[in-house]
Formats: sequence, C-alpha cells, structure tokens
Amino acid sequence: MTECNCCGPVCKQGLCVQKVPIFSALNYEELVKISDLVTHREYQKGDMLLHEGEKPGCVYIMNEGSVKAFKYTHDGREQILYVFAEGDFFGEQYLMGDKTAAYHVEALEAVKTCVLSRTDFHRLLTKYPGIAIKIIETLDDRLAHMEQSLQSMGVRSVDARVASLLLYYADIYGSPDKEGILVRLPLSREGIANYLGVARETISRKFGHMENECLIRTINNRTILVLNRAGLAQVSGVSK
Amino acid sequence: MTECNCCGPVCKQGLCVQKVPIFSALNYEELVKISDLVTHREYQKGDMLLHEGEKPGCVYIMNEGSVKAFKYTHDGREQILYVFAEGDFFGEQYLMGDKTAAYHVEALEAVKTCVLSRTDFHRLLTKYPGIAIKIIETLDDRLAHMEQSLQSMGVRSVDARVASLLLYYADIYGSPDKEGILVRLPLSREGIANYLGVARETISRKFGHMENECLIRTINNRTILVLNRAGLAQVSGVSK
DNA sequence: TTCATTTTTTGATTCAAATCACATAAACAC
DNA sequence: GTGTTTATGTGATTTGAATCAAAAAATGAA
Repeated sequence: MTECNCCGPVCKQGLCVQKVPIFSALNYEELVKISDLVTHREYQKGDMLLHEGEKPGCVYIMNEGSVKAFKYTHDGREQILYVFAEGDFFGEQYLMGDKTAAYHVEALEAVKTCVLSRTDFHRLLTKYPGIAIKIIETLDDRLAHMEQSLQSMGVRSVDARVASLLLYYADIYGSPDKEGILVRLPLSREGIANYLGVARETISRKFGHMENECLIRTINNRTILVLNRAGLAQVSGVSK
Repeated sequence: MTECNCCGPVCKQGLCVQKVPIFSALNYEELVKISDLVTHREYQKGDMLLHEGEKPGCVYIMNEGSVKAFKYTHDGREQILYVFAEGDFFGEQYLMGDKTAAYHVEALEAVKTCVLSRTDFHRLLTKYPGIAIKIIETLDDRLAHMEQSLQSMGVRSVDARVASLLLYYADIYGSPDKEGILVRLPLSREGIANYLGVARETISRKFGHMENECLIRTINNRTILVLNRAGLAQVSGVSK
C-alpha cells in the first residue's frame, strides 16, 4: 500500500469525493470541504486493505478498481461476501462502537481509495444529516441484496444461483456486443464458487452446461458473452 | 389489525418509545415529543403487517410479540429472512426512495407495534442526527448478521447451521434451568427449516440426532432444553 | 374427555453436488 | 518464444440432504 499525493489542487479540481453516492446530497462547496478531510491510498492486486479482527478507525471509499470482502470458514475455505467497486464504501461499521472488522478485504486489481478518519466521518454525519440518510439508504440496499442472496443460497438450485449471478454481473459489468452482452467477471471461477458457496468444479460444470445450451459463451477465464439473457433469466427464476 | 388507544397520558408515562434502541440517544423530553408522533397497532397471530410489493409509508417498531419477515421462492416455498421481536424496527427501506416492501411480514403471535409516518420519520432523522447514527449502527448489525447467515448457508454443513441457530436462540430467548438452558423457539420446525433453507424432515432428523448425542432435549414442539452448550458450539464451529 | 387437525417423526429411495484424481489450458515470468 | 505456475475442465465415486410415503405425536376445539 502506498500513500498517494494525488490530492491537493489537482484532485480538488476533479473532486474525487464527487463519485461517491453517499455524498450526492451535498453541494460543491461542501464537497470541497470534505475533499480536505480525505486522504488517499493505493494498493496492488493481492494487497490486504483490512484484516478480520482489526479496528481500522476509518471508512474506505472505493475510487478505482475492485476489492473482495471475505471470511474464512472453520474448514478453511474462503467465503466471499461482497465485491466492492468504484463508488462503494466499507468500514463504517467500525466507526461507531468498538467493533472490529468482520471480514478481510483484499484488492482484486490495482485499487485507489479515499479514506476518512473515524472522527471526521462522525462529525460529517452529525453536521450533514443528508449524508446519514444516504448511508441508511445504501445500507438498506446492501441489506436487500443480502436478503436476496440469502434467499438464493437457501432455497434455489445451484443452476438458478449461477444464472442469477451472471445476470447480475451482466447488468453491472456488461457491455452490449453484436452477439450478446460481453461481461468481464470480477471473480475467477474459484472466486465465484467461493461467493456462491459451492465447489469450484461445480461452477465449471454449470458454465459448461450453459454453454451447451447456448446461453453463454466463455471467451476467456475472466470474460463471458451472454448470448441469451432471457434464457438465463428463465433459469435464474424457475427452479427445476 | 386494530388501532389501539393505549397511547395518551398512560402510554406517555410508560413511554413505549423508550424501549426502542434507535431512540436511546434521546433525552426524556425528546422521547415525549416522539411519543406524540407515534400511533399504535395491534395484530393477532397470522395477521399480515406488510405484503411484499406494498408501499407502506411508515416504519414499524416492535413493542410486543414477534413477527416473521419472509418471501416466497419461485417454487412456492417460504424463505424466512428475519424474526423481529421487541425493540426491533422494520420498514425504514421504504421511507427514502419510492421502494416497495421486499418481503411479507406476518405476526407469529399477538403483536403490538408503534408506527411512525414516513414524513415524521424523515423529519426526526434530519433533526436528530443521533437517531440516524443509531439506525446506521443497527443496520450494520443486521448486515453483519446477514453476512454471518450467508456464510453459514453457503458453506457450513446443515448440522453446523442448526447448531448455530439453536445457540443463537438460546442466547436471546433462553433462560437458565437446573439441567441446562430452556429455550422457547420462535419458530416451528417447519419455520426453522424455512429459515435455514432446508427440508422440514431434515430438521427433525438433526434434532433427533442432537438428542441422541445428549446435546439437547426436546420438551415440546416449541421448547427445547440445551443440555450441552459447549457441545453445540463445537458442532456449530467445526464442520465435519 | 374425545375427536379432528396440524405438526412432527421415521423409513426407503432418489438425486444433485462434493470430493477425489487427474488431464488440460491459460496466464505469467524470464 | 519456453518453461513454470496457476486456473480450469472432466470423469468416477461417494455422500448428504431432498423427496416420497406413511405413521405417530402434539395441539386445539367441542
């Protein structure tokens, strides 16, 4: 990890905090004030931003790149809980009480973050209730997403879970292409397996099966082409 | 559902909103003010408080009894997401944007709630940032709990999941007894199955197995005695 | 109490995914 | 490029939980 000096006049011009939805309620002047409170950090792929059990004392706001948040299960496997990308934030849990981080956070690629100290963050919330409300909204969204995941995990078939994850990635990371939607996956097969809580081999087999059914085409390890979005949606919604 | 008139001078004496952790940052006068904004509702077992897809326009604060929040999966099964009891709140998601309820909420027994309108709630958040911060904390806790559940669902064996749910119930609903911890379960076997996302029969078998191992004793359909807490913890933590 | 209804338990069978054991391919460093 | 390492794919087998089908208990009402 390296402290970068991208801030100062240059950054304020671009106003990196502008990217962050939780600050969207603020006007330009307020954003400038917040920029002053923010420091920046850069990480390489594989670097740890946070370890489970630590007490970081600051909020991380994702500026560039993506990270995975995960825990190890008792039998030593990695369970991925979130992938955070540009505009997402994490670490707010530890600012209030004296809680420690509930998961590890590791860079999936080169990453730039904006960092706000515990005290500054707290002060901001008190001064600008709009930010707090934005955060509540974001947390509610995240919660809704977790609820959705929990529902998938608990009840739906693995086929459905894989299909619905692919649809989700297609929506957020996909770009239209002549034959379908080109999707750069944020995670490897193994990562996807760890996220869905299934075996790596199972993902291979499911992808293979979907390819036979002409729902997708794998381009390389990190890229797939969604050929039949409706078909995937069918699989994701109708458990067989 | 019936509107109750328990409020007025009598309620203010008892100050029902006092029970609610999200208002714990406030002083007595502030609590009294909020009491004025709150209306009360009562429900019978089986009554619906909220339907998925509705836009209720108010926050529900649990005063007495318990409710389950659930969705139906595509294959028609019920997936329970939460059991809310005294002091919990829900419905805040719908106050911000124009979102609709993400789940059904049904009374598990006789229930009393405090209800705050969308606008009053919003006004409170803006006026008392402390409440917003409390809510952020609560949502973070809830999120942490979901993360935990998601992790269990995805990776841990069913034995471990059952054991960890029993431990959780023992901690929040249990009372010490000469032989162990007496636990009144908030859900039936079927409810537990729907919460964990497994078949009802599987819960029966797991309970039976745990009884053979002298970890628990079933008293009746809704009550169990935890005989060996450490043993349960062992099962919950060590996947075999 | 007794009866009816609902909930739970138990057994037999099926099935989907995990695991194990490699083969193959892709990514990366030099 | 070549070789090395890491990631992915495939087959054979095992396994744990779902499902199907009744039986037995518990609960609730009259």
